[in-house]
Amino acid sequence: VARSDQTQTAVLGALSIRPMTGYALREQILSTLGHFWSESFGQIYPALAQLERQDLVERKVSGSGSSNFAVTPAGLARLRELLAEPPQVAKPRNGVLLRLFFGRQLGPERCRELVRERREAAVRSLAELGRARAEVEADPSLGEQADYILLTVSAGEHSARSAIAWADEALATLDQLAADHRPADGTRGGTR
Amino acid sequence: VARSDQTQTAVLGALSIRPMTGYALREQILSTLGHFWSESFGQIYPALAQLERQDLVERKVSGSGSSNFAVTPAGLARLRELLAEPPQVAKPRNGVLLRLFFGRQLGPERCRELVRERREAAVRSLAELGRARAEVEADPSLGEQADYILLTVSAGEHSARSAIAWADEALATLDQLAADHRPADGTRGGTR
DNA sequence: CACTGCATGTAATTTGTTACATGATTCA
DNA sequence: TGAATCATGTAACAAATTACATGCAGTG
Repeated sequence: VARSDQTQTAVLGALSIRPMTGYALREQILSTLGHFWSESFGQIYPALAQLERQDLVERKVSGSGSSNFAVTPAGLARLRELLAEPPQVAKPRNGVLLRLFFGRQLGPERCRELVRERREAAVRSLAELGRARAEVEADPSLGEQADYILLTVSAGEHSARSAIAWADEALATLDQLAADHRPADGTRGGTR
Repeated sequence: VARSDQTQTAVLGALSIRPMTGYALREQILSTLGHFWSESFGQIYPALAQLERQDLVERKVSGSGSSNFAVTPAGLARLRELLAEPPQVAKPRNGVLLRLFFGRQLGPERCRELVRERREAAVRSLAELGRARAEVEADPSLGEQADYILLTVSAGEHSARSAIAWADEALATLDQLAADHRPADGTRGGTR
């Protein structure tokens, strides 16, 4: 039964916090979980259908078309089982670092752009995380769960801050490299 | 021609640093590039074959079976083209944070384990990066490329250090949560 | 001569993404 | 009534992993 365990975990987990529609599930995964997890649209409904067949989630059709999905007791047990399994590490694929690694072929200016963009992304991410933190802290319905969620928010914040610090360092290094590359660029030397 | 651009980039890039066999390429990607990039074994040879058909790499068969792959001038041009394309961001999939997010279902003790393992992984990673840094700094054949490679090493170091800092913080929080969870665990209170 | 490591490849399967198709509800 | 958003799903395609199959070279 080791098929799409990871997707099942995410879906069951999200529904364990509160029942919702598949659409809301997707929004949730895009916003809150999105900082460290992603599911593509085309996976959520098949996963829900599969979970329903296994009686791990229940669907309550409300009025027209739309349905509300909730975890069953068996689903909760399954979730605990899945969470207890060792997390399989995602193979890293960092396009920015790949490009920087071969930066000599790309030139210092382009590299600076990449790093600057990375920095801006981290700043945006930090702002989003701040908003997420505030939301979680303000939601009394989460109860004890809030502490755990804030742990993951904090992980994102640490990571974003470290990305910013690295970017600043890298930009300084790249400035140096660019300067070495064209030592006689202006009419005069000096720092101005 | 937007097929497996990413893999092509990694393969061409690695070969641009120095020509090598497919096997060595794999080792390279596992060790040096491995900190932020991964290619599965089954992708490298097909990618090489494809690149050869496009005259982007050249194969020099040496003695028995094994061949040495080198980038052609056209390949170098292609590499520059690929590097100039905007990096496509990898969808994040952090199994540890996913589990922590639903930590209430898992319990504080299990969460502590996860975080401790994460911390240890980061410590190991930091050590590996230190070794990689020393290797790069000691290799005079890399020339200007070394500066760019060190930039990526530095990114890894920043990220590992931030992971350690986060883990320490998280462990403290989890201790607190565990204590709250069973307020009357021993025969007496106090810190022992 | 058996074992380990180097080396090259293929096939089957699983996963994941993207685009498409459809329809209800809400609001201007 | 038209547009935007909510909502559910499918099919085709692209990518990635894994396991398998093969053989040479050096070494104890």
